[in-house]
Amino acid sequence: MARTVQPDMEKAENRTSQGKQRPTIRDVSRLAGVSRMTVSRVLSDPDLVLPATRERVSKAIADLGYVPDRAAGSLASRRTGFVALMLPTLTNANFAAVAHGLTEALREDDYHLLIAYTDYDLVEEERQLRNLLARRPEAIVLTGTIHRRTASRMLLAADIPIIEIADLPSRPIEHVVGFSNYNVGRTAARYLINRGFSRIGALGGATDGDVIDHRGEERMRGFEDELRIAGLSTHHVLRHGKPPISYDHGAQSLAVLLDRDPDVEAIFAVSDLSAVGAVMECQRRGIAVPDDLSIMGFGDFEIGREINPPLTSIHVDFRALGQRAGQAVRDLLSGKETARRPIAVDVGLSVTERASVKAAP
Amino acid sequence: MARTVQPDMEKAENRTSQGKQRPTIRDVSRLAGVSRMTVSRVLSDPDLVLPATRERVSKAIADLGYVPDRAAGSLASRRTGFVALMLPTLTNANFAAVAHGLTEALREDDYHLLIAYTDYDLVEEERQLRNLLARRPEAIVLTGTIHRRTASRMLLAADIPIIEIADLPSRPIEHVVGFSNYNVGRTAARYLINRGFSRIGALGGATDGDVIDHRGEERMRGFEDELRIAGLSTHHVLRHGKPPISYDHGAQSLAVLLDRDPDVEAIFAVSDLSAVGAVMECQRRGIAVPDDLSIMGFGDFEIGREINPPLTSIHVDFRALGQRAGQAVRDLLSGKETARRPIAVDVGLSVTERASVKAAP
DNA sequence: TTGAAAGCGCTAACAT
DNA sequence: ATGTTAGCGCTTTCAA
Repeated sequence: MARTVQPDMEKAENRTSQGKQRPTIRDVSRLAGVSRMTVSRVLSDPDLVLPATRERVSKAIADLGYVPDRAAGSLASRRTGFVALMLPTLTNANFAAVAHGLTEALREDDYHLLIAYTDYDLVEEERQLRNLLARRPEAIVLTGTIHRRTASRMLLAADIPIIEIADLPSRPIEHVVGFSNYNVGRTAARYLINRGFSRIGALGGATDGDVIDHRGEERMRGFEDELRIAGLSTHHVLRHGKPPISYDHGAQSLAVLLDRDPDVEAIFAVSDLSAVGAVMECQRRGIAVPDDLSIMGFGDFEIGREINPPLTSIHVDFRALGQRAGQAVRDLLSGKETARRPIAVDVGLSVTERASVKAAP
Repeated sequence: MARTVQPDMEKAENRTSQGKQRPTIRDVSRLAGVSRMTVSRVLSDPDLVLPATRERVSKAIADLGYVPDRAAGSLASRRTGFVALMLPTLTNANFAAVAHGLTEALREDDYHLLIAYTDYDLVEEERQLRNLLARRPEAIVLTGTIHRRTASRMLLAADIPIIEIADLPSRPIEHVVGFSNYNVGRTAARYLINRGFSRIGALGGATDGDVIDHRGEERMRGFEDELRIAGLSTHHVLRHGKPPISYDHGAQSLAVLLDRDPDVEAIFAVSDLSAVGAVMECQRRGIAVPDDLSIMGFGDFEIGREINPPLTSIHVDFRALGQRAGQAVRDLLSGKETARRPIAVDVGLSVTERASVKAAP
């Protein structure tokens, strides 16, 4: 009788996983007395397998404590289940909220978020991007503009959906879910102008070499433009300290501004953190907010609601933004996106009026 | 002449990557006129390759915009370069700081952090863990205790270094880098007792089904124990609201506590966020801090330094904690850890005295 | 210093 | 409903 080829339906005498090695699909198939494909099906599409067989396989999986190796699966299926997310920092409640929302939206489809953050550093951004792409994400979500030419090229070459968030660039790379930081600035300026102020200032960050807060700068630009349009001086607009902007930025830059222009009536800070810091500094200096000085911020951070007086702020729902972005990713990857054209979602923004700004006397 | 087997040194007539497909190592090897192995070496250990060859290969890589596929590499080398991190939430500055520190420490060795968060949910924790393990991380870093039996078994079966952080359990699974939440509670209580208070309260979270803040509860336990040891009543210790604990927790639970026990003199909140919320609530109610009520927190969050009065808090350096954990991971994975015994690092804690607590009258 | 063979653990595509 | 074949894109190991 002719020697038959060893069939794929695993026989016990085949090389057995021994010792501490983690069980493979092969071990499971052997124990259950089926082929590897059947095991694979039980895992990915159980309905394709007869209940009885399914049971046996499931038992084998449980008994062995088998956990599939996604790296191998990715290689074979050409689907990694990764979605990449690039942020300037995670140490910012709003970016963390974006990550949170994204994760929630992606959980159901078993996508895994690969998070990278650049600390606002352009060189780091490029390094991170390369690392990310080596993991073959199926889509990439990123904040605002990619700055370096090489980074842009790498992104495009990856040939996966690119979703920009937390900014609405004039010339998006592809898909966008976000809001216009430029309009944030203009809206803030308009709001203060409408309250009757004329000596209006702003607190923003300065650029320091490769460290740059692009979105914050957009807000500053919008703010200045709106002042100019209204025929007001941009003299009280201050760029001070390097990103990331936090509480002490507000305290310190307010000090600088007051030193320079004690007559300023109202201030917009590029971030609520900075605005809160400014309010606290006012408390210390005996400057009444809003009676002596009106202050508003951006981001509508939780802390802004808690301080006294509560902070007027430009509100953007970042968690929702993350979820919308996640939805976009899912649509794109499932092919549900009927139209082939780019997604563009503006989640908008609104002024949340609280007590830190009043009308000019 | 006998037909020779097609050599591995890629010939042009071999199946060519066409169209939009991403270039593989094969394309690079072909363009550079070397074997795939040589390309691989240029990438992983350039010194093994002759400078001239190296140049040619590098040029080919650049020209094609080749980015290696780590999934394939992982499969072959059995090293994924992933380190898993499990957190309750990312929307907490201290956990974000841990992630930040870890990333920094791991960057140099090109490890990639796989972050998962459970939202304090035990069922989600298990799901997340399974997902994580399918990516074959080389080590796993997690906060505090794993609660479900299945989760524990999965972890152990993974047979990779396990580093617990942000708590020092009495019976660690393996390695620990952290501090004792129980001691945080005891230290806080002792601090207030030493200031001469006797009607001492605490603000913590309640457990709600599968949603539990284990570490916070440890702090509460320590706090109560220390009160008891001092012969004081634990009557003012309040568990209220479910995790995650934030600002409004402090405002609300303070209201509840004051309603119940208006005579409370000093309060410890399980989190600075809660403590800050409580201070703000006091401002609103016209309760002077610390003259009418002393308040201290835990975590030494940035915001605590900014409010008026600045918040006394138990300080733990979470970013450093993350970095130490990262260092531990690197040592473990590089085999640099000479001893085979578990790593146990206590990063300690300290009371940061500011103005929100005074001595009892 | 470089190359060839073998295979990592899975799944797509095609049988049966 | 289940099995077989043939890789996915790399690296390990050994040979030259």
